[in-house]
Amino acid sequence: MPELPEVEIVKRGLEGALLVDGVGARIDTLTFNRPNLRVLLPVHLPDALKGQRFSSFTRRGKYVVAFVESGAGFILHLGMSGVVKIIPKDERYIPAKHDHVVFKMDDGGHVVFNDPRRFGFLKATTRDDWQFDDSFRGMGPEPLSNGFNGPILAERLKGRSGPIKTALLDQKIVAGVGNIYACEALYMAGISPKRSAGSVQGKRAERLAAAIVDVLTRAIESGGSSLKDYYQADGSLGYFQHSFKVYDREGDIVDGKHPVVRIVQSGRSTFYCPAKQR
DNA sequence: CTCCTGTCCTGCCGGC
DNA sequence: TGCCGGCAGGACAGGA
Repeated sequence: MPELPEVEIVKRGLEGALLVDGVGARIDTLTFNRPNLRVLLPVHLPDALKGQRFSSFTRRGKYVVAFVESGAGFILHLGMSGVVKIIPKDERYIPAKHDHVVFKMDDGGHVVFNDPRRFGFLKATTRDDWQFDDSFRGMGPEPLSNGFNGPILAERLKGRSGPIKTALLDQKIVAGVGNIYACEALYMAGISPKRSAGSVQGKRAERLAAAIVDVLTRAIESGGSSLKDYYQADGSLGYFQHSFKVYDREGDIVDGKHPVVRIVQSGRSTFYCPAKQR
């Protein structure tokens, strides 16, 4: 379930592997092993990237954006089950099931996008145009940027009658928060997921904004204190050990005596502690 | 505009 | 043991 922290780790892992001392690794070939993921794969992209060096990587919400020297690039969303695998030049690449997108690098290394459920997608873009892509239109503030705080969050929540949990999943409110960190942040802030979004104002909004920042920051930190920690044994990036307070802990006792409860909101599981969240 | 529901997809897990 | 139903979830479309 890649949310902002996992995607940030993927982006950092790609930087570490493909931008060594500021020099980008060169792409030999890009291969699509099927015509589509969630949307059609961009047929012209392999030609546009062939022979190019990677020049930079960035992240916006749950998206990774990559560019090569010519200015061509792509937007990648990991969907629900997407994984980026880095296979170093001295290791043999053994194709695996669901390896849909494969970069063969000039030095013999490989970068692979593997996504069993194919909820992810990859779109072509350019350095000049990427910010105007439909995927980013209306997207809310980056929670880990300086501009994010309680008043900004409160302003975005104002007038919304639906539950705060559902609002947090809306990328127009704040970018990069998904089901797990929405539950965790609400627990940390002591706010019930059922509370109407519009009623999260003032001090509550301050607490929630701070909790979002805290939960996301700590998740990124737990993703790896050094670059090698970013990788799983198979070279995959972005999934690491988490310890959640409430997510997927139905029935567990928190704070010595209060159980975690699971409810469904907008078709999604919500985990929270009614005794601690109002 | 907001809100709500259904859709996409595969792997996994519980029940019988 | 094996099969089947349900669930997981991010984004988006479409209807109220």
